[in-house]
Amino acid sequence: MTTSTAPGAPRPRTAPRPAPGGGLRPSAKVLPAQARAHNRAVVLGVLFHSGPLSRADLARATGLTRVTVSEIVAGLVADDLVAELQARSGGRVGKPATPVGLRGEDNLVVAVDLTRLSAVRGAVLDLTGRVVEETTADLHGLRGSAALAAVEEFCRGVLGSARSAARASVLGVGIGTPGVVDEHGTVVDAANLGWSDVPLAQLLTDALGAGVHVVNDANAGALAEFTYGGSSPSGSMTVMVGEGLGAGIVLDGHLVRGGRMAAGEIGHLTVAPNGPPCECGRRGCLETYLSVPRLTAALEGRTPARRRAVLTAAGRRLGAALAPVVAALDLDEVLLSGPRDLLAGPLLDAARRSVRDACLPTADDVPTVRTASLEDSAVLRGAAALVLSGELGFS
Amino acid sequence: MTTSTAPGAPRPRTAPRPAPGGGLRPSAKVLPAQARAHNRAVVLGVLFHSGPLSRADLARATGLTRVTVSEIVAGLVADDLVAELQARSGGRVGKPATPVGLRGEDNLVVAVDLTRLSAVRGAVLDLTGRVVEETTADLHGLRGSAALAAVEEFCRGVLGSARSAARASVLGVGIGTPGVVDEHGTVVDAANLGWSDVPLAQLLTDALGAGVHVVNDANAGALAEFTYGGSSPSGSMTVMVGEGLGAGIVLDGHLVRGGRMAAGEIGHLTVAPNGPPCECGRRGCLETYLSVPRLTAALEGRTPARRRAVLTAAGRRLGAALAPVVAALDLDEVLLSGPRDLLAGPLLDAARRSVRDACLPTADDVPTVRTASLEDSAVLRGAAALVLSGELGFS
DNA sequence: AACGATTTGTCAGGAGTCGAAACTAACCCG
DNA sequence: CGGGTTAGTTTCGACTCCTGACAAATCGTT
Repeated sequence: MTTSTAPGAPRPRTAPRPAPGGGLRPSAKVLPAQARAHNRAVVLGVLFHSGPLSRADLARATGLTRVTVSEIVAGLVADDLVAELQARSGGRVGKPATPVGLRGEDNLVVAVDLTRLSAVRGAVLDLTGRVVEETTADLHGLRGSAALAAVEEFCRGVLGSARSAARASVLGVGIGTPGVVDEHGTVVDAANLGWSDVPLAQLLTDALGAGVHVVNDANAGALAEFTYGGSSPSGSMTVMVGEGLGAGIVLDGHLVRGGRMAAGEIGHLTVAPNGPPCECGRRGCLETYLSVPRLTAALEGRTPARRRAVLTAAGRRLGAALAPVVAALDLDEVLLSGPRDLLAGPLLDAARRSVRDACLPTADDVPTVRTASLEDSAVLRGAAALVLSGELGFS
Repeated sequence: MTTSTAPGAPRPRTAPRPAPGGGLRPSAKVLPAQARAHNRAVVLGVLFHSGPLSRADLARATGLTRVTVSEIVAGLVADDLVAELQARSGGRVGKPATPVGLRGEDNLVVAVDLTRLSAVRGAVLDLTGRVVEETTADLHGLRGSAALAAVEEFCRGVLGSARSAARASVLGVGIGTPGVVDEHGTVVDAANLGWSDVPLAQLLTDALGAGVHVVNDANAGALAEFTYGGSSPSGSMTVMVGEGLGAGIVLDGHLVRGGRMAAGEIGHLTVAPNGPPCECGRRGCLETYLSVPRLTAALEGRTPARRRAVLTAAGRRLGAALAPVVAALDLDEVLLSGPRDLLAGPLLDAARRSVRDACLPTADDVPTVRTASLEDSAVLRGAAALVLSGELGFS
């Protein structure tokens, strides 16, 4: 293929794209074309995780033959996703390999973070997770269809900016939103946005002409820590402390969704029957001890010793709630994401101690309880990671 | 194919068998032959769950064409797994359909339950989960390689009996054992058997000439409740109260294994820092409140009111430990498996109340907390279900 | 009784996908 | 300079699935 294309312009792809939603469902037929798409995704995943490799290396890594890998790579090159790099004469015998690499900086992704309506964040990221450009908008007070229209308009703007910046193409749009979101990107319920059963991904995909993928914000954080933060693929839980408290769980590289799509919703778990009243109308929810507003209020004007006691108590509450989950799922890691000045000190220490004390001791120092690697861009980068898995099929 | 074969004799299969371990790994290549095996498993799964169907019905259910389904069915008939049934003239227009059905009673599976060494149970089951024959053995006191040899000999006996009883063939052997077992059937650690890193499945597969699959006993129970007991496919946890306390978690139809293959090991979760001492050397493990020996001892000679109080307290402990797991995973169901006289009354009620009180209330009465459907054959039937998923690829 | 409509199951042909074997290209080493 | 080695491509064959067409069997209508 020698046709040239305007940068960022959408055009038909040569190779089949994976079905939206990612991997193969166990109880669904597999057609040859889907097998091809899967192998294509495997190749992309290896290139994503292990950097530039020659076709022969890819064949060894994937188990496919060099012939098949060459075909797949040709398709990826035609799609502007992959490019041949300069052959390095690597002191070995034989014909020097031609490394091919993901065009990680030429392909862009749009990510939107709806966590706080008063400061909705939109960003353009490249495939390495780097934020190329970022904007914010104030959607404070908008609800229902007005909020929907505003989100659409905001996405349209960021998407346009991404398209003009992309040297290759824009893969899609990822949105992290509070509320309950199902695997098709339908917002089942989002109180602050006034949405209920809004097929957000479908609506915006039609409106924007780009693949839109939606996920709960805490789940996005967990996905980001897994894809870009190096959290354990076999099992990790990311607890996000913000206005409220949420979490996301990744098992075997896949997000846990739950029967009602509400996995990770531990904010309103009751941890003290007669604890402080919560917005939800009940008492002693974990969120009443662990949210930025509650914590800052509890620390307001206290002595250092008192502050430490408050943080330690909150960490203990968290650890007590996490321990059964860690034990039941045999998690490798628990990550705390949020303001470091609140989380990184006594709170983390207390949570770690509570979890370790409650679980059977193991040889290694697992489970690891640590602060998250990603700063406040976790949701954005998680939404971007969702686009990668949705549009390219790897994670 | 018109060759006839002695019943139960192992012979090469016409169609590719799924790789041991079941479903497709996300980050592995897919060959055409594997796609075929997958579609074959899908057809088998539909026949298993939805009873006899015509080829045309199978095509509609799976999304494959009638042509492809016919080919797959022909292979399954050649493998004695499926048979054509009598055509029922079903009052509809068109050529009457020929229903084909799983030969569920002609194909057998061997299952072994190593939970209690003093009463090792072996059984022959058909594919519907019915126990055709059962034997026990006393392997009390055997450890290490002696235990291994004894288990092999016991399996050999049951397998021989199954082979002579099978009208079609014996699919394989499933073993449920205490201890930590990885997904390849290697027993990483089993204290009472003195095993550590014993590749039990591999060793017995070679020794017996039949596919052997091994799983932790509590996980087998969870698998049985899912496959034969009708527990929710989207997310359920089965807690098994026996000599100790264990659990298994099924999410999206798949067993959760965990980073160190120890998922479900909640027996030694500390629920009371200064609780009663446990065999593990620590104090206040959940198992010290919830195991058959501890419970019976605590109930010994008590008044009915006192008994109820003990059971309620144990249920509360359990509920408090389960609630975070239920919330974090958004589980649909929690099942309690074990002696009904201990579990079914105040203990279950208290556990249910604790879980419901601690979790955000939902419209439906989820999560369901109930006793398990299967009686003491849960481990055996779970081991059998493991053989189904391992040898036939569906679950 | 005959005919069309409908449904089932199969046959024939074609498009995809992957692997094995052979080949060319390019490099190192002796 | 030639042999050995590695990378990438070409060719061919096997396998899987689908589309379109067909025969078989039944119901309903004429």
